[in-house]
Amino acid sequence: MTKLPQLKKDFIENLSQMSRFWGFPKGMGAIFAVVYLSPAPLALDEIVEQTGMTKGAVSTEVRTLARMGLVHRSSKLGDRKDYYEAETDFYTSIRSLLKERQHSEFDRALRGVRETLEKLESGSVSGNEAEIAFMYERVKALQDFFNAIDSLTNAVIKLESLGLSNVTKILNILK
Amino acid sequence: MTKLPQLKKDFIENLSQMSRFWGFPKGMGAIFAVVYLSPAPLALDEIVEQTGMTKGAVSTEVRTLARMGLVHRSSKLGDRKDYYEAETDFYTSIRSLLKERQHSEFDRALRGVRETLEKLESGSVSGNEAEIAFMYERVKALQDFFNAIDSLTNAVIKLESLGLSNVTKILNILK
DNA sequence: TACTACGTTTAGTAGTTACTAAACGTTTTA
DNA sequence: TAAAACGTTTAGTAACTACTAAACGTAGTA
Repeated sequence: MTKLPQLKKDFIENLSQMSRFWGFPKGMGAIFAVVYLSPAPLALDEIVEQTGMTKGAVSTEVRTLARMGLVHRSSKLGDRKDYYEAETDFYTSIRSLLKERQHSEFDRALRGVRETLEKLESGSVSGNEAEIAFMYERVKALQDFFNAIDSLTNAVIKLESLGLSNVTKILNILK
Repeated sequence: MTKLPQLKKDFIENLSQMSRFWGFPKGMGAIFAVVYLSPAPLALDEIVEQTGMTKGAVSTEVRTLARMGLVHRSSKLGDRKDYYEAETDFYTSIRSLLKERQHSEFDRALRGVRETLEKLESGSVSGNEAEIAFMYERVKALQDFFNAIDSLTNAVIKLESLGLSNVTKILNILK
């Protein structure tokens, strides 16, 4: 006979590990887990209590969670506290995460690759002809790949109304 | 008029940043870039020379690249050196990466969630009825989401022959 | 006014990670 | 046999990251 509080702790631990796996701080996973398991919106101090983290840490982590669209901040009238509740439509979260990616370091690097390609095909590069041709070929292939990925993610972003389960069904048909 | 060697350096720098963005060491990106831009298979020392890293670092990083299927190790008869060349079919690489994921810490955590759910629905948890019901609902929703993701990745893995560009076309039709 | 209840910011810290330098083991060559 | 040419492993390091503790700012309350 497992006790409910223990089960919650296990679950929080699980999401912490997942968080770390995705490259996020494990504290983020813990915070999300706590908020996600709460029926009512939680105040900062309640999160502090349930995670065992300090106010400062929760304050900063919860903000990035909000920026990612995984939790939402709200407030009650005549109550100075901030309250947080979890986004339950994960598909919505995914979309906001993908959108955020657009403005990241990744796309900066991607633009760099594009510029490299442009220089190569504009003939403004000095060096052995064959070497230039080869590099062009390779960089072009890489960019085609990135563009494909980009189309995919953009398609997912635009699917708005379509649930993930539907996408799954479609892909199952493809097999 | 840009010089070819400079352009290569820029490209290497770009892939390094991307590598870091995906949570891999930037050295990994640099190594892949060097190998990818080489028309002929490269020996370890040549990679060392072009990346500026030490032998030890390249030795270990290149091995994980090989494990991920992004580079391939080969050797010439009567030559003691190992040679490395880049995988150019990125779709193949993606599949091997997704396969590797299966055995990771992530799936361990996922199993944990599954167990939590099983305990909740088997009635072997002591505590407030309503709270248990609520937690079950939430954990169930999360797992449904994970299962959807899983189906998607498995679908991608099984697509074997189908190129990424084709998948893109299909998703474009969906819009 | 001082006091309390908040959330934020800052300074410092423990732990981690990606690397370097160098020793090492093994196989080929002289 | 010694020496050279490889790739690997290990010990140590510099930089980074996720955190804690505590000071801080601000707005409401007595």
